[in-house]
Amino acid sequence: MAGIKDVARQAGVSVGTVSNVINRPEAVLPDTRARVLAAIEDLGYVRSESARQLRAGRSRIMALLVLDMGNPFFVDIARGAERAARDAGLGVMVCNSGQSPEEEADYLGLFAEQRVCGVLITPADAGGGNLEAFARHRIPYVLVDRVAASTDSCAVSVDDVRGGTLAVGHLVQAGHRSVAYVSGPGDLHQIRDRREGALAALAEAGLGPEALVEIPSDRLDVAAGRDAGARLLGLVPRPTAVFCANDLLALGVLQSLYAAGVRVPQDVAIVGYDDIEFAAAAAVPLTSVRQPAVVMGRMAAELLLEEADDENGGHRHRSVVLQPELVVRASSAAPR
Amino acid sequence: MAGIKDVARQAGVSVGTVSNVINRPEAVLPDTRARVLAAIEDLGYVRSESARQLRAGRSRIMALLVLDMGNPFFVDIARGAERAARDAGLGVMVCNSGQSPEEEADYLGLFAEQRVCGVLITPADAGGGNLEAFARHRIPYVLVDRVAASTDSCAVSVDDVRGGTLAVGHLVQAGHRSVAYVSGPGDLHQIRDRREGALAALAEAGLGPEALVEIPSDRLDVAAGRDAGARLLGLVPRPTAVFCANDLLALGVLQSLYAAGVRVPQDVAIVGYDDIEFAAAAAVPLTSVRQPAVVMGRMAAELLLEEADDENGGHRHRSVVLQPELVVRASSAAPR
DNA sequence: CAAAAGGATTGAAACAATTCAATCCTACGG
DNA sequence: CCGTAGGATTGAATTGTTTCAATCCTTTTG
Repeated sequence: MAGIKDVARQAGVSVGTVSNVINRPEAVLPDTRARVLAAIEDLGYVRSESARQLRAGRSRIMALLVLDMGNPFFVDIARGAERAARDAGLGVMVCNSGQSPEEEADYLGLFAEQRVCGVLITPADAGGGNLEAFARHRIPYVLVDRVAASTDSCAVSVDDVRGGTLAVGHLVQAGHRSVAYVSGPGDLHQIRDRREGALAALAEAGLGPEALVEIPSDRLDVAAGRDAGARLLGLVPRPTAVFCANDLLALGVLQSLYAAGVRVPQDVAIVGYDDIEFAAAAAVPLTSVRQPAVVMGRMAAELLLEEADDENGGHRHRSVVLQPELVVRASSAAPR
Repeated sequence: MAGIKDVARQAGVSVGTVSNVINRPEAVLPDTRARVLAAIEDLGYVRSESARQLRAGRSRIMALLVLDMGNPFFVDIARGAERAARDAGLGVMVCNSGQSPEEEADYLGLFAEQRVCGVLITPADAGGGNLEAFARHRIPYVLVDRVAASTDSCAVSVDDVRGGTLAVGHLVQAGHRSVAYVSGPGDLHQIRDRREGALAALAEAGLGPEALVEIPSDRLDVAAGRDAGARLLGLVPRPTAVFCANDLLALGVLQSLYAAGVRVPQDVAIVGYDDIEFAAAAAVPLTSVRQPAVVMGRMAAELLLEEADDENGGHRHRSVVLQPELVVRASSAAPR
């Protein structure tokens, strides 16, 4: 494969001039430039990114490590990040930890070897040990969908307490007095915050914590939702509304209620979380708490770029908290 | 950041020995090795992938360029490819062309600069010009979900004609005599093949092409499906079954039928295509033609690795055609 | 005891770019 | 006609690794 030297020889100039044609075309006389460009075209020359990287000390790629690419919520985050990176002329390497701290550690190691210019991460490791170890490499990182535990990094998150309040407040206002909460892994901040918000909304209406019936679940996918739906059907008395910790769970619940002949929203109202495309696309369109996922991905990438481009230590870490928004659709309505 | 030279100095050995400790530990005396490892740990040394790449001539990353990361079908392909790559110690860079030939060209340029070890691609460029230009770089590539147009590359695809036959054959067998076909962009092979298969199934049952009522659509997402559903409702006489070119369309159709009070499957049966997770998760679980997406991703990656690892020109391009499978669920049943 | 064998280690070349001080030209002013 | 300003061009140094022929050292063999 042709290198810059071959181009230089063919065009009858030095390698420095070829480099200038590529990186600072205006600094080269037009006819020299033309000669070099012709040689490049002729030889099918493509500059080697690894050689540039080696010299520059870091790559022009940003890494994004998410919990579950099967969840459209994370796909949206990736979309936002990719757009911001693209605007800055960078590529994004999207990886999937599948909520496994070991996979996460593997990937972080890979990123360090690649001398990635920065990492966007939704941590899978509750203890934070992986990130602590990673910080040694002095590669900037930004937490996504998580509040910063320390002041070592920027973070972009969504106010989950408020989200829980919006969801359950809406149900209470519609007249529901007993709400089921289909939760998820207890060590996730999100799950706890949403519960807290839900309880706050109940308290606001003069209802105690007993009005929130928790249906625990250890995963956050549709199958777990189906399972939770079955358990909901067995409850006596049965709550008239369900708040699900995410839309995948809500879709599962909806499916098992429908299969059992329980009407939504007449018999049971459902509110989900995330507002993924498939929530609006369900047979009974789901009311959901919309998270600005694309915006979150974009802002995280922008914060990362700011930190990465910072030469003179002027960067101050910031935590951005975005606001969720309730999107009311057919799945929620007043109880019988 | 510490380099191999710093480690060598600290451990009192040469750089070659450090390299050996990392790449061929058994070729170094245990106590030398221990000394070097201690120095590595001490300095927090991480080898530079770009320097290795520069020497090796190509990177340890494989690129995957898909049409739409919003479609879980492609997410499954990515999963399969990632697994195979991981087994071979490689990373995968997943990118999204969004069906735009320009974005595709941009990404292919990026891949060439990165000296990626190979590319898995679902082409967005019907003419094939992008790939033709890319072939110059002598980087191997494998077509995914597409039959090879020439003998220049390997390909993995699914027999779409058979898939169409399975879907419509099932409907005909259940007694349907008029089937709507919600299609997609006419320049996609998949769409045409599935139609052909559908017609074959009708012919098999002694029905002419007029038994297949086409409802065209220019996109393949849920919104387009909703739209198609509305058009279906206006047809007189209304077909008793719908075959959709993919599951996103089917979900959209299901939603608009449900909203109009048309019962599925009693009034109208629906069969989708791809068998994404959300098809099984719909309120009325969708009958669908399952594509072995994960397997396809894995096989494509394996073919690519075989070609990339081939030193002595022993590689012969192959086209693998996988078989789809009908998954019958609640959404399809006999007509009234 | 000398020579050969063979394992461990070394050190320099190569990879392909970028950068920058030095050099080369040209044109202009004195 | 000489000196110089300043833009264009050059070429060597640099980046961090891998590789491999050469060297060093120890052990075995004749």
